[in-house]
Amino acid sequence: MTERWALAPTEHGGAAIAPLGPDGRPTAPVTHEPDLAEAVRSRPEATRWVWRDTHSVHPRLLAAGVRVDRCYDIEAAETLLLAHEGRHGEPRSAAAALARLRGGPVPPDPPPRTAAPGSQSSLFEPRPPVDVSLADLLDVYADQQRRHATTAHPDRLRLLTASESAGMLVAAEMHAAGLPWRADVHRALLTELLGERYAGGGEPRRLAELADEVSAAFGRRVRPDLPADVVKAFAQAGIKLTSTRRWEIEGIDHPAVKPLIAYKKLYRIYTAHGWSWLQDWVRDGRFRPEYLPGGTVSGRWTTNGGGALQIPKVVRRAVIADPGWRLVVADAAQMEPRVLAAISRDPAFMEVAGQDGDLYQSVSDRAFSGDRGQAKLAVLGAIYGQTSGDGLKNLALLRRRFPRAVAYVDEAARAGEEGRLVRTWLGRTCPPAVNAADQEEAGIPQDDPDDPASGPPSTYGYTSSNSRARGRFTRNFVVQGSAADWALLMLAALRRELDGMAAELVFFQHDEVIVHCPRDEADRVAEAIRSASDLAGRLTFGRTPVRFPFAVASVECYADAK
DNA sequence: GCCAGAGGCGCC
DNA sequence: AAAGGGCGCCTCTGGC
Repeated sequence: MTERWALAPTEHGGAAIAPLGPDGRPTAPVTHEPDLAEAVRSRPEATRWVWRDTHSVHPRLLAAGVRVDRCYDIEAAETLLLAHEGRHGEPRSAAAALARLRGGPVPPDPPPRTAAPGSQSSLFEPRPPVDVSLADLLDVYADQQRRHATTAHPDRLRLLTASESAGMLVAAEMHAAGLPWRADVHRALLTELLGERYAGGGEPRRLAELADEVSAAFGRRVRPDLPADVVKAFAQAGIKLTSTRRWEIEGIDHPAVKPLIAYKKLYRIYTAHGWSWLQDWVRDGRFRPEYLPGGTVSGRWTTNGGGALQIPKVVRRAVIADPGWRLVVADAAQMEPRVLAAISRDPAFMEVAGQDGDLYQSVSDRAFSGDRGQAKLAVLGAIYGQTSGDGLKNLALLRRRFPRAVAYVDEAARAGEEGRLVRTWLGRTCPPAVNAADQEEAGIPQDDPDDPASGPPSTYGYTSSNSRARGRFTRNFVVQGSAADWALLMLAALRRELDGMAAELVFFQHDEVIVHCPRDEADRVAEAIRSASDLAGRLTFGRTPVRFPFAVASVECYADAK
């Protein structure tokens, strides 16, 4: 039985609390406790805590060693509800929600905090702690309950709100735990790849050598990190480029190409994950990024500083379990096509996605006479909105064999082009279209209406190219976002599965989790991941034959997981 | 000196 | 084979 309590921090580390009845209203007067963590610790019967925002409460509980089972994050809920109501840009703070409820002036949201590099403390800097009283907070909560109930699928949106709240708990816990990071291994790797640094500063040896090779190949001094310089050098060699992107340079027959590409790859590691990154972000053997659940419109998480979701594969060699411990690395195999099967309920596609094996191989056996590469391209093209090339031809094949799956994303694309909103399976809602006049005002250049390449004029007030771009966005949104719905439930389920074990969730990246655990817990953790996946599939999509298998590896080093 | 935007590339 | 979706973050540039 869920017993709900509401909590609001007060000055000097205290808290106002109240027990809630089944209707979400307090069943006893608000009481004041001198110690927030103790107030929670002494009420193990409370299985869900309702509070303004997880960020300003949970780190204090973690620091005091207090675990909460579940929470309801009012500001996360407000964000989801506003988007669902088509009011994506409105302020989402509890104070703003209260002002809308009472008809007062709505305060703008505070500017987003920027994480101090490597800080342990950014999570502990509370916003103005008590800008809304507990009684007022509970009025906002009651109103949110009402708004959930008025949606087309209240159960789904409630589930999403609960999961988003659970994600907030996980985010704070992963920040506190940190990803095991061996600075000594990272340094050795940097020296191996980039060479020694010179005492006077500047680029490390290997980068300087590659820059010299590029210059030698052109017969003049060229700075490989300056695109304009590279384009000019190629032009002088008789080769016209529109950019210096790798895919454009790769095919060119010129001696500068090889060292240039090598330079770009190493330069990236040097600037984004090199010595200064290490200095800024790794403390006491842990990398602690600040995770922002729902940081993107589709519901995927972002991180604030440290580039935690873009760790280059080669750098993962520095992610090493503590002695006697393991990293259980689990990757959801072909998550997005499986999600498309579940949300479209295409019978043939569900059958393919109902097996744990290689989905692309099954698709190709059915529609592409065994050419797995073509099948994968077609499926990804359908999800991403391929507009040209072989993908289109393959898309036609896919449509014949899996008509409902393709129709589902086509409809999402049409909705986007027509300026309508689309939603994920659980109800996360895309932002509204921005009309052409507003874009012009914001400095976004518009198509030339006289340009035949920009197509016929649209009837929706958007240039056709903008409209098509929004179609690609909404097409992808329903799949990527529903996959994020599922991943969020999986994460919440896994958090509960791990309760009582020494194992800790230490990383989450869209369709992949890492759990750090004692060696003899690794098998139980792998089993917990499978249970969490099954439960998430059932809870998110109801009865469905679609399976969401994980590739699970128990390793000492992250780089060995694949 | 600050800031926004562009170019580029890492991850999914 | 072509360059579709979502992000964060780095450098450099050019305007103020």
